[in-house]
Amino acid sequence: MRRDVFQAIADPTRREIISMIAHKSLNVNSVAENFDVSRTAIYKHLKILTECGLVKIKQQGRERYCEAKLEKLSVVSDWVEQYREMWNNRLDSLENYLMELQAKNKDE
Amino acid sequence: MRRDVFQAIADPTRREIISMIAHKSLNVNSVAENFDVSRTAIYKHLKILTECGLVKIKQQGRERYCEAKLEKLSVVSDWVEQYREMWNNRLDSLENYLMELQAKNKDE
DNA sequence: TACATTTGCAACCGAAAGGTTTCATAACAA
DNA sequence: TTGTTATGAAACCTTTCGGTTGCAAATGTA
Repeated sequence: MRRDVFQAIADPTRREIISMIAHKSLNVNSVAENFDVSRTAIYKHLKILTECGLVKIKQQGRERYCEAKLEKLSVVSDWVEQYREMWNNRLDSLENYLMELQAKNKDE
Repeated sequence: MRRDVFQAIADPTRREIISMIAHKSLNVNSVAENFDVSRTAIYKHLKILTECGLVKIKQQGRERYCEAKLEKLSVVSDWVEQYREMWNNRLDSLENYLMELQAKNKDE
């Protein structure tokens, strides 16, 4: 079982769950009510999110509140950002090239 | 077939392929040589990466060079960064809380 | 106590993922 | 022309994924 953050956010339903509980914790049923799949399906998604640390569950009576641990997304952020400079540089040099081309055309 | 960038980078082999060709384009066989799965398996990964735009293929004779289109990662970056403020704020308020606690202890 | 609510989890299912072997084809080299 | 190299792709297999129904257990309420 691969249970890392990259795999967890690959599923659109799980990304929606995260956005749903990002601002305000919700119990399992409340999360499930917002989708048209079964509660069990959502429960499984929550389990995957919990296993990689993106969600923490806090028991309150018979309810369990799901809280997003957004800082876990830094793993993804770090991985993507290592490439940002590269793609910016490439876009920059493309822009420069186009600017030079434009300048050249003006001279003619 | 879901073929978005999130799903594409969920697989560790595909992330490795990206890092491998980020600086320098490589042909299919050269990419495959760096892994201990079959060339066909790597070819399939490359197909998935191509289908979501993360890789562009350029034919040169009988070889096909794989080039990383890193700017496609901005979709992921945007999605993650929308939450950065939230998780920073929470860490900040935790830090403040701990600082206050420390200040209080000094007084005693 | 009796009943409703909230949840966990087992058992099952079809489709997709990730891998393999095998073969075909196109480009280059001798 | 003959052989080698680089690649695409079909056919197949096993495991994982995302979903279902059904049931048990714990908590709260009338």
